[in-house]
Order: sequence, then C-alpha cells, then structure tokens
Amino acid sequence: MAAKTDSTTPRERYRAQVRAEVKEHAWDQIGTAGASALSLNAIAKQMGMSGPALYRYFANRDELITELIRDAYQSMADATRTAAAGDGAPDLRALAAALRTWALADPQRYLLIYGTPIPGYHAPDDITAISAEIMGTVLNACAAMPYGPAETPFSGHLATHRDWARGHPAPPAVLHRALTAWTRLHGVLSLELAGHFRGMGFDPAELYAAEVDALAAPPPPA
Amino acid sequence: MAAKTDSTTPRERYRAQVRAEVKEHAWDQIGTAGASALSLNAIAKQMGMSGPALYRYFANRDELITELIRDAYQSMADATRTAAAGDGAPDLRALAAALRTWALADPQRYLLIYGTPIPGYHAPDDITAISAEIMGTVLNACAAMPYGPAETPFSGHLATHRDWARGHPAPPAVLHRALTAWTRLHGVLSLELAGHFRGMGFDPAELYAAEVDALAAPPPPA
DNA sequence: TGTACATCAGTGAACGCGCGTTCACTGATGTAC
DNA sequence: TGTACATCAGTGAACGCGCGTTCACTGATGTAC
Repeated sequence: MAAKTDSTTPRERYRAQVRAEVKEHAWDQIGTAGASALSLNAIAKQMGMSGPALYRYFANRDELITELIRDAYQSMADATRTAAAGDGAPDLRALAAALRTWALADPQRYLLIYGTPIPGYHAPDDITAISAEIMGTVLNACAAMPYGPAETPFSGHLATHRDWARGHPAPPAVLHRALTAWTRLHGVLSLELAGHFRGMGFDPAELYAAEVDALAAPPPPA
Repeated sequence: MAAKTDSTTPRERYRAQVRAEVKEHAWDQIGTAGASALSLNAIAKQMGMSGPALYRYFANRDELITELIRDAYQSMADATRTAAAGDGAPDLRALAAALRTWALADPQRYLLIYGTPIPGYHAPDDITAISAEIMGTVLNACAAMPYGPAETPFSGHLATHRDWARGHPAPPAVLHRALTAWTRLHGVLSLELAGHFRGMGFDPAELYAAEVDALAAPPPPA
C-alpha cells in the first residue's frame, strides 16, 4: 500500500485527476464552441464515459462553469503576482508583459473573465476576493513607480471613493493610475483577443507596448 | 387604395414591420438570456405566432443574428458620426460622450459587437465596411484636435502599417491617437458594461471623463 | 492472511424539454381583366 | 364593378437532435477484523 505521506487517499487523488481532466475538455469545448455551448454530456462522450458519470464529480453544469471561472481568476492572479513581484520591487512593465502573455496563451480563459457576462450568473464571494487580489497587485506596482503620478480631477473623486482599494495606503493619484492601467491594458487586450485588429495590418504588440510606455511615463512638469 | 408615393407596396411595408418586430423581441431575448440563447421558436411564441412562421422573414437563425450585428454596427456608426461632426469641426470629446451614451442605452448591443465573439462566426464584408467607417470618424476627430499629438515609437510603426486607415491623410501620430482613443474608451466602457466596476464604489463616468481628458490633453513639451 | 462489509465509480434506461428546420396545407390579400 | 387567378402569410404535424438530470443497478476498490 502507498505511504500516507499526506492526507490524500488514492481515491481522492483519482477524483482530483478526473476533475482536472473534465476541466481540460471543458476548456477545449469552450474554445471551439463558446462557453454557452458547454455540455456535460459532450464532455463525457469525449472522455469515453457516459453522461451521468460526471455527476460524481460536479453537482451540475453551473458548478463546473463556476470552477472554470475560479481557475481562470486564480491563474491570472498567480501570473500577475509572480511577474510583478518577481525580482525585487513590484514592476508595472513586468506585470503588463506577463498579463499579455497570459491572455494570449488562452484567449478563452481571458474572455471567460472579461468577455460578455453570462446572463444571470453571479460570481461567489471567493472569486470576488481573487479579483480584489489582482487589483492589489496592480496597485502595488503603480505605487512602486519611480515617478508619483500627478493629481487629477478624478483622483479627487477617488480620495472619497476608495473602498475598492481595501485599505491600500497609496495616494489617490496612484489609485487613478491603477484603474487606468487596468482599463487601458484591457482595452488593447480585449480588442486583440476578440479579433478586432485582425486584417488591420499593424502589430498589436506594439500598440500594447505604447500603452505600457504611456502608463510608465513621467508626468508632465506642472 | 393607398397612393404609390414610393416603390413600397403594402405587403412590403408589412414585411418590414414584422421583421422589425422580430428583431425587437430578439434584442429583448439577448438582454435576458444572452446572444447564444437566441431562439426563433421562442421569439415566435412571444409574438403569438408559430415557430415556422418566422422562416417567411429570415432564412434561418444565423441570418437573424447577422442582421442584429449589422444593425448594431450601423447604429453605432450613426451615433458617432452625428455627434462627432454635429456642429462644425469634428470633435473627439463629443464623439466620446455620444459613444458612452449609445453604449449605456443598450449594453447588449455594444457587447454583441465587442463582447466575446461567437465562435465560428465571420462577419460579411458590408459589416466590415461599417466598422471601417466608424474608424474613419474617430480618425477625423483626432485629426481635428487642436494639438497635433507627438510622434512615438509606435507611430513610426504605423507609418508603414496604415492600410487600415484607407488612405486617410492624417500623419502617423494621429493614427496612433485614433487607435489609442478606440482602445482606451473601449477599455472603460467594456469593463463598465460587463459589470466589473459594480461594487467598487467609484463613478465610472468620472473615470471615463478622465480618459477623455487624457486623450484631449496637449502633448508634453518636448 | 483471508474473509465480510462498506464505499464509491460508472452504466444504461428513462424523463421532459426546447431547439432548428421541412413540408403540405389553409385562408386571406392583392392583381388582372 | 365583379370575377378568376396568383401570391403570400401563417398553421400544425413531424423529423431528428442533444441537452440536463434522476434513478436503480452492477462491479470494482478500499477498510476492518
């Protein structure tokens, strides 16, 4: 018998493996047919099992989708955290580069988070928490920028509307920078992933780099 | 009998009216259940007709969806063109304001264009043309800005990758500005429409305004 | 070490459902003389 | 103006399909003594 090094039994390990395999097929299916076409029966067939068998592993279709969304968020949080705080001080450029690499590696994963929301779906709290963690990573990177960003009318608004920063000590101008970084990088990435640059003839990577440069640029002397 | 003022017969008018009514119900359905759940049978039921009746008006489900996408693009093109060139010189601020109003008026319409692409769907050429027209409007507005934007590394790239501008005479720096306007406004709008700002506590309109300000700001003195 | 029992993975049949789409048909509306 | 015919909107039945999900079951795997 196997040594009981930790608390996982063989059965638990087997379960985890099958669940992982189900999710892999789920991603494949989302990639080729879209998230709304995700079907437990189809996944079972691909795995050479009968449809009802999957109900041993997921309570229903919704639970599988929630799990995929959670994994997507977690993966994104890991990728950005590692890159931003990789060596020494948090670095927005490294974060941005890692984000793009992560997004391009699996467009469906990015779009499951940031694409058209599934109507009626509401993410559970733990997913919201991961999302906030990602925001924290962006905030840290912006707070560590060599130049403190300039104050703006909007940063005045943020001074009194900063609950989302969850107590982060950064000044309002940095909060503004973080939100801007988020929306600008997402702006380029989402259009690229959705194929809206296709056929236009320029290199999306260069447009993305230009946005990163703009974010990292020193503020104009006041 | 009605005077034949133009070439539309009563039957043609009736057809056009029913087609429009079908589309209205289709938008309702997209709003509540998502584009992928769009069902001809369900629409027919809502209209008090039998399912097959709709096949008099649309060849199949795909044709209806294509029509909706076309209408969405056309509506966006109209809204931006009117706003940008409304009174006198093209105006990026007016364009941006109109775009946001248009997007918030019907999030599903915006998301049908810019949300997660429908897998395997490829837009026909006339829709691509409308999309290019919108880009032209943005280009015009950027070309009319009081300050010519500064040259950038990316504008160097655009100097030799400007086919998408379709012969527009603007210099590369303006092309860069137009692409940037597009991606930044989309960045804020798409996150807002998808609900990612919900619960964060700040006012998305102010973030949007800050991006518009940044786009319209004079370049830093070189 | 072997035996008895409990746990759990997976199956196949079945449920009701709604979908897109076709087809032959009825009945109303418009057109031509 | 009335009559004869063509056009076309809409119906109801039918097709095959795949979906999510339940249920009672078989057979393998692990556990306790």
